[in-house]
Amino acid sequence: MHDFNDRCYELLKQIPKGKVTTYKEIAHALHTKAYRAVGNAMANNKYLITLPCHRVVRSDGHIGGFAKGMHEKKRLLISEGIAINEDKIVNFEKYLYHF
DNA sequence: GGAGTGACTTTTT
DNA sequence: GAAAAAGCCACTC
Repeated sequence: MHDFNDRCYELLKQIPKGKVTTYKEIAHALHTKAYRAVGNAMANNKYLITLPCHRVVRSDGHIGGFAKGMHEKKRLLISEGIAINEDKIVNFEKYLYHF
């Protein structure tokens, strides 16, 4: 099916390792303002490994949420070379990936 | 078809 | 600068 969620996933797969994007960016790339819906898509996503949903963060550089808990998400991001201070990404705009 | 929900964003206290 | 409120969109019941 080609519903909203799949579009999010398509974009998600485009994000290179070591980069991140925001819910807002994804929504914008889909020509919509469904920031919330994007979040729902991630929450529903069950291909936690296949889809790098951990590379999606909030627009202010905060980690956001994660199915397995934000600590896990934080750990994954760090393992990809992204610096994080507590729950905030360091040099956020530098890691940000633009579609 | 309408109310409830959430891994959000922005503005205002 | 942190916390609360309001606004918004797709999905489910």
